[in-house]
Amino acid sequence: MQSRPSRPPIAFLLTQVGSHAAGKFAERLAPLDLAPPHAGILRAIAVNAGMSQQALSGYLHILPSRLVTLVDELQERGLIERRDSPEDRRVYALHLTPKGQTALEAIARIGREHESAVCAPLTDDEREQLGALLLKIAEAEGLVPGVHPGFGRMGPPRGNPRDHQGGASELSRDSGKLRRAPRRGK
Amino acid sequence: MQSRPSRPPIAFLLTQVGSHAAGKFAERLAPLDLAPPHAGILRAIAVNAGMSQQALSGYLHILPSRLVTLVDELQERGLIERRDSPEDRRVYALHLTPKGQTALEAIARIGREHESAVCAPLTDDEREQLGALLLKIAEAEGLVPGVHPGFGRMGPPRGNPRDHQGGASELSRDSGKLRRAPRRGK
DNA sequence: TATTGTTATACTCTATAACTATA
DNA sequence: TATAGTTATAGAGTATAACAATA
Repeated sequence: MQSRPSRPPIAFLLTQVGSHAAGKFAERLAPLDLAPPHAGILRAIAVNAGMSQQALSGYLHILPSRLVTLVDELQERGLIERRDSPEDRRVYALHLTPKGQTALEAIARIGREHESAVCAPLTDDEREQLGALLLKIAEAEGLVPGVHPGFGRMGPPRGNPRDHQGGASELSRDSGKLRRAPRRGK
Repeated sequence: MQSRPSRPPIAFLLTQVGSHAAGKFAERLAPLDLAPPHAGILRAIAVNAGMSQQALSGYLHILPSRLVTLVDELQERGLIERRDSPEDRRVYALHLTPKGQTALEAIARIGREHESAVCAPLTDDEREQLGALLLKIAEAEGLVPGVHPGFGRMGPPRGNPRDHQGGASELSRDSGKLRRAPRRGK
């Protein structure tokens, strides 16, 4: 009796498709041995070289305590550097290394592939429409263009925790001289 | 120099807006003292009364071990019942209680409010367009209409864990006779 | 005293294995 | 032997407090 076929609510479709897209992006990023938060950090540092961990924490909405681990991991891979800040000896100035630049380019390529895959079922006109509509909602909700709320959420498939045995490029703490002073806690 | 204003990639907007919508839904659900997975379970049981926990687990993509806790919580609140299955004494037949029916209606109301809020910046025509475009992507990705991938993700604001002290309606295990046999582990 | 980076701690969700009762 | 529900356990993310060095 209803001429238009019933469709799930838009809010539900947004949650479902958005969650799926996030998961797929994490999958596509996994071959680089990076998770979405890593990619977000690299990008933020590239745009704003020398920013502090505090600034990064506020910008990406990642807690400082979690950022320490993520920055450690990126530094262990040689993708970023913690440089001493000349003005304030408390803060680190975060910078991309050349290797980090290369990684960022790989991430950008994966981002384009991801975009193509997600938009595959749409025509060019439809992509234009969808982009405009999503942007309208994002702006109404006060979302900042380059940041999502809750970066670490929507877990990436970092492989099964149980599979970590002879792993080749696994992350291990305490590999080399990271950070300035040991600052050994009590 | 570019006539069209540049816009973030659609895949990114989807992730951002979808994550935000999920978080808002969890917020709107919080006054009922329910999280999104609880709502999904109630709805699934309403549609398919008497289904087993295994079936529910497969349908909602929640691990059986996690389902035990969620079903416990709903049963403690008197929203659902575990009835003995006459055919197979291993399985529980899950049913809504009258109180569960009432809760489901409250959830539906909240769902409508949520839909209105998310779609607020759009005209009726735009809502129609957006719904059709999202459905197109969802179908292309093989997403099942009523289920999202990763139900428990995108954390709800269940209140700060630290605030659990004199809480009124907090969940406590072992309150009443749940389940069939004690099945005391070794 | 306040701030930056850090460690410690607790809770939640995810994921797997193992176990009991039943088929 | 296989299956339903459950428990135990490990890992990762979220969140807060507290700490040392520095401002």
